[in-house]
Amino acid sequence: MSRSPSQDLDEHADALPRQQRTYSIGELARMFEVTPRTIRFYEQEGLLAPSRQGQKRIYREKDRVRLKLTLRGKRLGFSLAEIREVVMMYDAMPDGNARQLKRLLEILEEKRANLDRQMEDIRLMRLEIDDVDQRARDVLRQLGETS
Amino acid sequence: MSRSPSQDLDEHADALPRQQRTYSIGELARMFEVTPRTIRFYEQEGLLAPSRQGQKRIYREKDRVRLKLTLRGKRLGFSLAEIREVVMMYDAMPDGNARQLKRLLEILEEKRANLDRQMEDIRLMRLEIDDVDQRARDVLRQLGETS
DNA sequence: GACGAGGTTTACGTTAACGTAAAGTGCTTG
DNA sequence: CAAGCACTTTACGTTAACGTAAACCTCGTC
Repeated sequence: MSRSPSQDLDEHADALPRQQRTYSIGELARMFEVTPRTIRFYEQEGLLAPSRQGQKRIYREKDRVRLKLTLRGKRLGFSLAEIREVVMMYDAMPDGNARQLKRLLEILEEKRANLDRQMEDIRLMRLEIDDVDQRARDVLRQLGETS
Repeated sequence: MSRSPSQDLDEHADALPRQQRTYSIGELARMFEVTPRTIRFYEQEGLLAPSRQGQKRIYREKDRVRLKLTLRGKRLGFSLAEIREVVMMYDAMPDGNARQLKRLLEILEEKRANLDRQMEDIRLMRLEIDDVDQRARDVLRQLGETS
Protein backbone atom coordinates (compact mmCIF):
# COMPACT_ATOMS: atom_id res chain seq x y z
CA MET A 1 0.00 0.00 0.00
CA SER A 2 1.81 3.04 -1.31
CA ARG A 3 -0.53 5.96 -1.66
CA SER A 4 -4.14 5.92 -0.68
CA PRO A 5 -6.56 6.57 -3.53
CA SER A 6 -8.08 9.98 -3.85
CA GLN A 7 -11.41 8.41 -4.79
CA ASP A 8 -13.99 11.01 -5.61
CA LEU A 9 -12.64 13.90 -3.59
CA ASP A 10 -11.50 16.73 -5.77
CA GLU A 11 -8.19 17.35 -4.13
CA HIS A 12 -7.95 21.04 -4.90
CA ALA A 13 -11.52 21.88 -5.82
CA ASP A 14 -11.39 22.56 -9.54
CA ALA A 15 -13.58 25.16 -11.12
CA LEU A 16 -15.42 23.15 -13.76
CA PRO A 17 -18.66 21.56 -12.63
CA ARG A 18 -17.82 17.94 -11.98
CA GLN A 19 -20.59 16.81 -14.25
CA GLN A 20 -18.85 17.67 -17.50
CA ARG A 21 -15.32 16.80 -16.49
CA THR A 22 -13.75 13.99 -18.44
CA TYR A 23 -10.98 11.61 -17.54
CA SER A 24 -8.34 9.69 -19.41
CA ILE A 25 -7.81 6.06 -18.62
CA GLY A 26 -4.58 6.88 -16.87
CA GLU A 27 -6.23 9.44 -14.62
CA LEU A 28 -8.92 7.03 -13.55
CA ALA A 29 -6.33 4.35 -12.97
CA ARG A 30 -4.36 6.59 -10.63
CA MET A 31 -7.50 7.75 -8.85
CA PHE A 32 -8.52 4.25 -7.91
CA GLU A 33 -5.09 2.67 -7.79
CA VAL A 34 -5.73 0.12 -10.47
CA THR A 35 -3.97 -0.41 -13.80
CA PRO A 36 -5.33 0.75 -17.14
CA ARG A 37 -5.48 -2.89 -18.07
CA THR A 38 -8.02 -3.46 -15.34
CA ILE A 39 -10.20 -0.65 -16.60
CA ARG A 40 -10.06 -1.93 -20.16
CA PHE A 41 -10.92 -5.37 -18.88
CA TYR A 42 -14.00 -4.06 -17.11
CA GLU A 43 -15.07 -2.46 -20.35
CA GLN A 44 -14.59 -5.71 -22.19
CA GLU A 45 -16.76 -7.36 -19.55
CA GLY A 46 -19.51 -4.86 -20.19
CA LEU A 47 -19.16 -2.89 -16.97
CA LEU A 48 -18.00 0.33 -18.58
CA ALA A 49 -18.78 1.95 -21.91
CA PRO A 50 -16.72 5.10 -22.32
CA SER A 51 -17.12 7.22 -25.42
CA ARG A 52 -14.25 7.66 -27.83
CA GLN A 53 -12.50 10.59 -29.34
CA GLY A 54 -10.66 9.02 -32.20
CA GLN A 55 -9.03 5.99 -30.64
CA LYS A 56 -8.86 7.27 -27.14
CA ARG A 57 -11.33 6.44 -24.45
CA ILE A 58 -13.09 9.33 -22.77
CA TYR A 59 -14.55 8.71 -19.36
CA ARG A 60 -17.28 10.88 -17.92
CA GLU A 61 -18.67 11.22 -14.46
CA LYS A 62 -21.04 8.33 -14.98
CA ASP A 63 -18.20 6.02 -15.90
CA ARG A 64 -16.21 7.07 -12.88
CA VAL A 65 -19.13 6.29 -10.58
CA ARG A 66 -19.57 2.92 -12.20
CA LEU A 67 -15.95 2.11 -11.69
CA LYS A 68 -16.20 3.14 -8.08
CA LEU A 69 -19.20 0.90 -7.53
CA THR A 70 -17.52 -1.95 -9.31
CA LEU A 71 -14.45 -1.76 -7.14
CA ARG A 72 -16.56 -1.52 -4.03
CA GLY A 73 -18.40 -4.63 -5.10
CA LYS A 74 -15.10 -6.37 -5.63
CA ARG A 75 -13.90 -5.51 -2.16
CA LEU A 76 -17.04 -7.21 -0.90
CA GLY A 77 -16.16 -10.33 -2.81
CA PHE A 78 -18.72 -10.05 -5.60
CA SER A 79 -17.78 -11.37 -9.01
CA LEU A 80 -17.78 -9.07 -11.98
CA ALA A 81 -20.70 -11.05 -13.36
CA GLU A 82 -22.78 -10.35 -10.28
CA ILE A 83 -21.90 -6.68 -10.36
CA ARG A 84 -22.76 -6.44 -14.02
CA GLU A 85 -26.08 -8.08 -13.38
CA VAL A 86 -27.22 -5.26 -11.14
CA VAL A 87 -25.54 -2.42 -13.00
CA MET A 88 -27.01 -3.41 -16.34
CA MET A 89 -30.49 -3.93 -14.99
CA TYR A 90 -30.26 -0.55 -13.40
CA ASP A 91 -29.57 0.96 -16.80
CA ALA A 92 -32.31 -1.03 -18.46
CA MET A 93 -34.79 0.12 -15.86
CA PRO A 94 -36.46 3.15 -17.43
CA ASP A 95 -37.88 1.12 -20.28
CA GLY A 96 -38.00 -2.18 -18.44
CA ASN A 97 -41.20 -4.18 -18.48
CA ALA A 98 -42.90 -5.30 -15.32
CA ARG A 99 -41.47 -8.79 -15.41
CA GLN A 100 -37.93 -7.52 -15.64
CA LEU A 101 -38.48 -5.02 -12.89
CA LYS A 102 -39.86 -7.64 -10.56
CA ARG A 103 -36.91 -9.82 -11.37
CA LEU A 104 -34.69 -6.89 -10.48
CA LEU A 105 -36.40 -6.51 -7.14
CA GLU A 106 -35.77 -10.17 -6.47
CA ILE A 107 -32.12 -9.82 -7.23
CA LEU A 108 -31.89 -6.79 -5.02
CA GLU A 109 -33.46 -8.71 -2.19
CA GLU A 110 -30.87 -11.45 -2.63
CA LYS A 111 -28.08 -8.93 -2.55
CA ARG A 112 -29.47 -7.42 0.60
CA ALA A 113 -29.64 -10.78 2.28
CA ASN A 114 -26.08 -11.35 1.19
CA LEU A 115 -24.95 -8.08 2.70
CA ASP A 116 -26.69 -8.91 5.93
CA ARG A 117 -24.88 -12.20 6.13
CA GLN A 118 -21.63 -10.43 5.50
CA MET A 119 -22.36 -7.98 8.27
CA GLU A 120 -22.85 -10.86 10.65
CA ASP A 121 -19.69 -12.53 9.39
CA ILE A 122 -17.76 -9.37 10.03
CA ARG A 123 -19.13 -9.09 13.51
CA LEU A 124 -18.12 -12.65 14.33
CA MET A 125 -14.75 -12.23 12.68
CA ARG A 126 -14.08 -9.18 14.79
CA LEU A 127 -14.85 -11.09 17.93
CA GLU A 128 -12.38 -13.78 16.90
CA ILE A 129 -9.73 -11.25 16.11
CA ASP A 130 -10.25 -9.41 19.36
CA ASP A 131 -9.94 -12.71 21.15
CA VAL A 132 -6.71 -13.63 19.43
CA ASP A 133 -5.46 -10.13 20.10
CA GLN A 134 -6.18 -10.49 23.80
CA ARG A 135 -4.41 -13.84 24.01
CA ALA A 136 -1.40 -12.49 22.22
CA ARG A 137 -1.18 -9.59 24.65
CA ASP A 138 -1.49 -11.96 27.56
CA VAL A 139 1.36 -14.12 26.34
CA LEU A 140 3.44 -11.02 25.70
CA ARG A 141 2.85 -9.84 29.22
CA GLN A 142 3.88 -13.22 30.59
CA LEU A 143 7.08 -13.02 28.61
CA GLY A 144 7.76 -9.59 30.01
CA GLU A 145 7.32 -10.70 33.60
CA THR A 146 9.55 -13.76 33.45
CA SER A 147 12.39 -12.23 31.50
CA MET B 1 -29.42 -22.91 -2.95
CA SER B 2 -30.87 -26.32 -2.10
CA ARG B 3 -30.67 -26.93 1.61
CA SER B 4 -29.29 -24.50 4.12
CA PRO B 5 -26.24 -25.74 6.01
CA SER B 6 -26.71 -27.05 9.51
CA GLN B 7 -23.45 -25.40 10.55
CA ASP B 8 -22.63 -26.16 14.15
CA LEU B 9 -26.08 -26.81 15.47
CA ASP B 10 -26.53 -30.38 16.57
CA GLU B 11 -29.76 -31.11 14.86
CA HIS B 12 -31.07 -33.70 17.30
CA ALA B 13 -28.87 -33.05 20.31
CA ASP B 14 -26.61 -36.08 20.52
CA ALA B 15 -25.49 -37.48 23.83
CA LEU B 16 -21.73 -37.49 23.45
CA PRO B 17 -19.94 -34.34 24.58
CA ARG B 18 -19.20 -32.41 21.43
CA GLN B 19 -15.56 -32.15 22.34
CA GLN B 20 -14.70 -35.76 21.54
CA ARG B 21 -16.99 -36.21 18.58
CA THR B 22 -15.25 -36.94 15.32
CA TYR B 23 -16.35 -36.37 11.76
CA SER B 24 -15.68 -37.98 8.44
CA ILE B 25 -14.86 -35.84 5.48
CA GLY B 26 -18.28 -36.48 4.02
CA GLU B 27 -20.04 -35.37 7.17
CA LEU B 28 -18.14 -32.13 7.30
CA ALA B 29 -18.76 -31.56 3.63
CA ARG B 30 -22.49 -31.90 4.09
CA MET B 31 -22.48 -29.73 7.20
CA PHE B 32 -20.93 -26.80 5.40
CA GLU B 33 -22.22 -27.51 1.94
CA VAL B 34 -18.86 -27.90 0.29
CA THR B 35 -17.36 -30.87 -1.51
CA PRO B 36 -14.84 -33.25 0.02
CA ARG B 37 -12.44 -32.03 -2.61
CA THR B 38 -12.60 -28.55 -1.11
CA ILE B 39 -11.77 -29.88 2.33
CA ARG B 40 -8.84 -31.89 1.04
CA PHE B 41 -7.66 -28.84 -0.80
CA TYR B 42 -7.71 -26.77 2.36
CA GLU B 43 -5.63 -29.44 4.05
CA GLN B 44 -3.15 -29.37 1.21
CA GLU B 45 -2.96 -25.61 1.65
CA GLY B 46 -2.10 -26.03 5.31
CA LEU B 47 -5.41 -24.86 6.74
CA LEU B 48 -6.45 -28.18 8.19
CA ALA B 49 -4.49 -31.05 9.66
CA PRO B 50 -6.82 -33.89 10.54
CA SER B 51 -5.47 -37.02 12.16
CA ARG B 52 -5.66 -40.33 10.37
CA GLN B 53 -6.96 -43.72 11.20
CA GLY B 54 -5.34 -45.87 8.59
CA GLN B 55 -5.93 -43.96 5.40
CA LYS B 56 -9.00 -42.15 6.48
CA ARG B 57 -9.06 -38.60 7.73
CA ILE B 58 -10.54 -38.05 11.16
CA TYR B 59 -11.75 -34.56 11.93
CA ARG B 60 -12.17 -33.35 15.48
CA GLU B 61 -13.90 -30.35 16.93
CA LYS B 62 -10.86 -28.19 16.38
CA ASP B 63 -10.80 -29.01 12.69
CA ARG B 64 -14.47 -28.25 12.32
CA VAL B 65 -14.01 -24.84 13.89
CA ARG B 66 -11.10 -24.11 11.62
CA LEU B 67 -13.12 -25.02 8.61
CA LYS B 68 -15.92 -22.80 9.80
CA LEU B 69 -13.56 -19.87 10.24
CA THR B 70 -11.97 -20.53 6.88
CA LEU B 71 -15.30 -20.45 5.09
CA ARG B 72 -16.34 -17.35 6.92
CA GLY B 73 -13.12 -15.70 5.83
CA LYS B 74 -13.83 -16.74 2.28
CA ARG B 75 -17.27 -15.20 2.36
CA LEU B 76 -15.55 -11.98 3.33
CA GLY B 77 -13.30 -12.20 0.31
CA PHE B 78 -10.09 -13.19 2.05
CA SER B 79 -7.70 -15.43 0.19
CA LEU B 80 -6.74 -18.77 1.63
CA ALA B 81 -3.23 -17.41 2.07
CA GLU B 82 -4.47 -14.58 4.24
CA ILE B 83 -6.58 -16.89 6.30
CA ARG B 84 -3.72 -19.28 6.80
CA GLU B 85 -1.51 -16.44 7.92
CA VAL B 86 -3.69 -15.72 10.91
CA VAL B 87 -4.69 -19.27 11.70
CA MET B 88 -1.13 -20.53 11.73
CA MET B 89 0.16 -17.66 13.82
CA TYR B 90 -2.62 -18.33 16.25
CA ASP B 91 -1.38 -21.88 16.64
CA ALA B 92 2.21 -20.81 16.96
CA MET B 93 1.28 -18.34 19.68
CA PRO B 94 1.84 -20.24 22.92
CA ASP B 95 5.54 -20.67 22.22
CA GLY B 96 5.91 -17.61 20.06
CA ASN B 97 8.67 -15.15 20.80
CA ALA B 98 8.01 -11.48 21.37
CA ARG B 99 8.88 -10.48 17.83
CA GLN B 100 6.43 -12.94 16.34
CA LEU B 101 3.72 -11.91 18.72
CA LYS B 102 4.13 -8.25 17.89
CA ARG B 103 4.01 -9.13 14.25
CA LEU B 104 0.78 -10.98 14.93
CA LEU B 105 -0.67 -7.93 16.62
CA GLU B 106 0.21 -5.88 13.56
CA ILE B 107 -1.51 -8.31 11.25
CA LEU B 108 -4.56 -8.32 13.46
CA GLU B 109 -4.69 -4.56 13.33
CA GLU B 110 -4.57 -4.70 9.54
CA LYS B 111 -7.39 -7.20 9.48
CA ARG B 112 -9.43 -5.03 11.76
CA ALA B 113 -8.93 -2.02 9.53
CA ASN B 114 -9.91 -4.19 6.61
CA LEU B 115 -13.11 -5.26 8.33
CA ASP B 116 -13.94 -1.66 9.14
CA ARG B 117 -13.57 -0.71 5.50
CA GLN B 118 -15.81 -3.57 4.54
CA MET B 119 -18.42 -2.43 7.01
CA GLU B 120 -18.42 0.97 5.40
CA ASP B 121 -18.57 -0.59 1.95
CA ILE B 122 -21.56 -2.62 2.97
CA ARG B 123 -23.30 0.41 4.36
CA LEU B 124 -22.77 2.34 1.13
CA MET B 125 -23.75 -0.64 -0.97
CA ARG B 126 -26.98 -0.97 0.93
CA LEU B 127 -27.79 2.65 0.28
CA GLU B 128 -27.25 2.10 -3.43
CA ILE B 129 -29.39 -0.98 -3.43
CA ASP B 130 -32.16 0.71 -1.51
CA ASP B 131 -32.02 3.53 -4.02
CA VAL B 132 -32.27 1.22 -7.02
CA ASP B 133 -35.06 -0.61 -5.25
CA GLN B 134 -36.99 2.60 -4.76
CA ARG B 135 -36.60 3.63 -8.39
CA ALA B 136 -37.71 0.22 -9.59
CA ARG B 137 -40.83 0.41 -7.45
CA ASP B 138 -41.55 3.90 -8.76
CA VAL B 139 -41.33 2.73 -12.35
CA LEU B 140 -43.50 -0.25 -11.56
CA ARG B 141 -46.13 1.99 -10.04
CA GLN B 142 -46.07 4.21 -13.12
CA LEU B 143 -46.64 1.17 -15.28
CA GLY B 144 -49.56 0.15 -13.14
CA GLU B 145 -51.24 3.54 -13.40
CA THR B 146 -50.99 3.91 -17.18
CA SER B 147 -51.98 0.41 -18.11
C1' DG C 1 12.82 14.96 -36.85
C1' DA C 2 13.84 12.22 -32.97
C1' DC C 3 11.79 11.16 -28.73
C1' DG C 4 9.27 10.47 -24.63
C1' DA C 5 4.75 10.14 -22.47
C1' DG C 6 0.55 8.65 -22.99
C1' DG C 7 -2.64 6.05 -25.45
C1' DT C 8 -4.20 1.74 -28.59
C1' DT C 9 -4.95 -3.50 -30.04
C1' DT C 10 -3.76 -8.36 -29.95
C1' DA C 11 -2.46 -12.20 -27.76
C1' DC C 12 -0.37 -15.27 -24.78
C1' DG C 13 0.80 -16.13 -19.58
C1' DT C 14 -0.41 -16.62 -14.72
C1' DT C 15 -2.61 -17.49 -10.20
C1' DA C 16 -6.14 -19.05 -7.02
C1' DA C 17 -9.48 -22.25 -5.98
C1' DC C 18 -11.27 -25.63 -6.86
C1' DG C 19 -13.86 -29.51 -10.54
C1' DT C 20 -13.59 -33.87 -12.57
C1' DA C 21 -12.13 -38.29 -13.85
C1' DA C 22 -9.61 -42.60 -13.15
C1' DA C 23 -8.14 -46.24 -10.46
C1' DG C 24 -7.58 -48.32 -6.11
C1' DT C 25 -8.81 -49.61 -0.78
C1' DG C 26 -11.90 -51.31 2.87
C1' DC C 27 -16.25 -52.34 5.12
C1' DT C 28 -20.87 -54.38 5.38
C1' DT C 29 -24.81 -56.19 3.56
C1' DG C 30 -27.83 -59.07 0.75
C1' DC D 1 -18.64 -63.32 -2.77
C1' DA D 2 -20.44 -59.65 -5.39
C1' DA D 3 -22.17 -55.17 -4.98
C1' DG D 4 -22.28 -50.80 -3.16
C1' DC D 5 -20.83 -47.10 -0.56
C1' DA D 6 -17.51 -44.01 1.40
C1' DC D 7 -13.12 -43.09 1.33
C1' DT D 8 -8.24 -42.60 -0.79
C1' DT D 9 -4.41 -40.68 -4.23
C1' DT D 10 -2.91 -38.80 -8.62
C1' DA D 11 -3.37 -35.87 -12.15
C1' DC D 12 -5.14 -33.12 -15.62
C1' DG D 13 -8.88 -29.41 -16.66
C1' DT D 14 -11.28 -25.06 -15.83
C1' DT D 15 -12.66 -20.28 -14.66
C1' DA D 16 -12.08 -15.53 -13.20
C1' DA D 17 -9.43 -11.61 -13.22
C1' DC D 18 -6.23 -9.72 -14.55
C1' DG D 19 -0.46 -9.29 -15.87
C1' DT D 20 2.82 -8.81 -19.39
C1' DA D 21 4.81 -8.18 -23.73
C1' DA D 22 4.99 -6.66 -28.51
C1' DA D 23 4.00 -3.53 -31.99
C1' DC D 24 1.70 0.40 -33.29
C1' DC D 25 -0.29 5.56 -33.27
C1' DT D 26 -0.11 10.64 -31.88
C1' DC D 27 0.95 14.55 -29.79
C1' DG D 28 3.88 18.21 -27.68
C1' DT D 29 8.68 19.52 -27.31
C1' DC D 30 13.68 19.85 -27.49
